[in-house]
Amino acid sequence: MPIRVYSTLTRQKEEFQTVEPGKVSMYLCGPTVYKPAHIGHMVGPVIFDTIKRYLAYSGYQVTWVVNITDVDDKLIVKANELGTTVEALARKMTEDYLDNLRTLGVDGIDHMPYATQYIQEMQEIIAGLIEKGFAYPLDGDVYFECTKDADYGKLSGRNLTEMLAGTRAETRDGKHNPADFALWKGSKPGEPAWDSPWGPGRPGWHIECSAMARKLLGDTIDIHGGGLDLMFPHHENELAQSESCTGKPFARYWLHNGLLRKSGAGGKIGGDHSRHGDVAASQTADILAEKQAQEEQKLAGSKGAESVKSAVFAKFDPETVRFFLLATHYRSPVDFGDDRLAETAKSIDGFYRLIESFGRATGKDFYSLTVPATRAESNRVWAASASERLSYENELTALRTRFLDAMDDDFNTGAATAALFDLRKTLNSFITDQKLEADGKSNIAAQSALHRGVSLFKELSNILGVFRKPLEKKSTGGGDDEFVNSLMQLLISLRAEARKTKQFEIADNVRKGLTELKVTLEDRPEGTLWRREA
RNA sequence: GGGGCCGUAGCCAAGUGGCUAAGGCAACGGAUUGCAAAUCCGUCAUCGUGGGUUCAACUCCCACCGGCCCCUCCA
Repeated sequence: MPIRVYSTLTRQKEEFQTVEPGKVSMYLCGPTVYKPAHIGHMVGPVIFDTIKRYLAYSGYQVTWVVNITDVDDKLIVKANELGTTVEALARKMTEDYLDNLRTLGVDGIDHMPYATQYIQEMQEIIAGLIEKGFAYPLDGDVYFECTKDADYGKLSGRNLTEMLAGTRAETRDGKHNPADFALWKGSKPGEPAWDSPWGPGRPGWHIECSAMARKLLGDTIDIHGGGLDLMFPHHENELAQSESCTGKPFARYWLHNGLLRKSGAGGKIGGDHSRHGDVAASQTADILAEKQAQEEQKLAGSKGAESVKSAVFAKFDPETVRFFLLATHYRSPVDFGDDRLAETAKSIDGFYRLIESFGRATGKDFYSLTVPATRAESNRVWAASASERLSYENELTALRTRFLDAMDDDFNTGAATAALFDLRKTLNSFITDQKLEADGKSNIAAQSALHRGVSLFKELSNILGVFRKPLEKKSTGGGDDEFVNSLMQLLISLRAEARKTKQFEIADNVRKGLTELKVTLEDRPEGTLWRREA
């Protein structure tokens, strides 16, 4: 099955075909680094990281660029406010951003260009646009003239004239058209500035992406990604500039991820929605208050949401967060909140149980298993198994196909995770049926069959970038220091004796006491296991 | 006012013009257990409402109701 992707440009799924066979160029709009990253900033990176993993798994050589915008009005304002320089602020916030990416396992980014290092390239594009008549200088600024671009608005489905009719966009004196946007902004004294043919200034918001994408990936890139909120005006303008400049398609596929919403806390916003047109003057205040509330509900509001570290990672393991983000379709909006993450944490708990169980059954460490890194390699492994007629093997094969089919279909990670849950069930059943944790331990054939199945689980998990390491906040027997471990063994053996002599009250009191300390005991035929809950 | 998205069980959520509508959480029943835990099995949806197209729609079209996003800095 070929890979199919949904492109915003055509509003439908298309068969994925790259400019250059076997290679993929991918550009994701990164952050403007003027404040600490919030969880919403992580959605795109996690999703596109997963997309890159899957494309690489599928045999493509992928080059992924995420830019850092380190010059911008917001940056200037914030730096002044904090009494620091734009440069220092940008550096600090970039570190914060990178730190969060690392935590979430986003490690597939190949280039992270800084806007300020591509001023030259931006100026070349601007000069080219002026020359071709798509742009005009105006008192130290340069504007892109939207009406000169015949298909302006094609990405976001807007019609220029209708757009202008509805909006009350402020028109700067001299702009040919209210929709014209700045390619270059003349600077006031004290602001960061670069020399240019149009006077000292700084780049407009959109031009950086056009310049960096072109420089690093070429005139036509395969995948351009970003949050849905960037579709207009940012991507629309980027596209207009780039295509007007090069005369070639800017991106083959435009992928937009849905935005996060804050769930829980704020509650729902008013039930009664009056139309804006027929609001009495007295109600205006209410409307404004409601607007304000809506702003706060949005994670990206100008208020500045809590940083990821304090808001999320303090409470939840990054693996949980990543799994949560991938459990729904990347194009859907998602309610983000503690309740939801807690549910995810619970739902993936069983995977860690399985991993531990595998360790006990085979004596092998899941995290250091070597598994196929590409689909081709994996195909060879699973083609060979066709001769073995175990129903277990057939189940594995079917689940593998289900997972890969889901990913082929516009990176449907939600459906893919469902296959993972079923795979978990299959593996657990196999362990139980073959008594691999009890007297079936010596069954070498069954052990290797389990090894095979668990390897598949790891292979598929790797594609999503989950279950790459044990949960940090949990430890199972052996995970703590020697002292704790010894104490636990002592308690367990004392309790075992009580149980042997049917002194269940004592045994249960021990367990109850441990439960209060967030330690859970599992009495199994082979012995008692313990683990700490988060 | 203009552009776009969504509405699937108590909750989250995938998906399809026609076989039994994934998966997770919760709940309930069962196997297992001294009791638990873990694991497994089972139960739990006429797919917002009303029309239309079709042999056939939850899936396509229209209307309505409800929710959301963009049009202003936003991942």
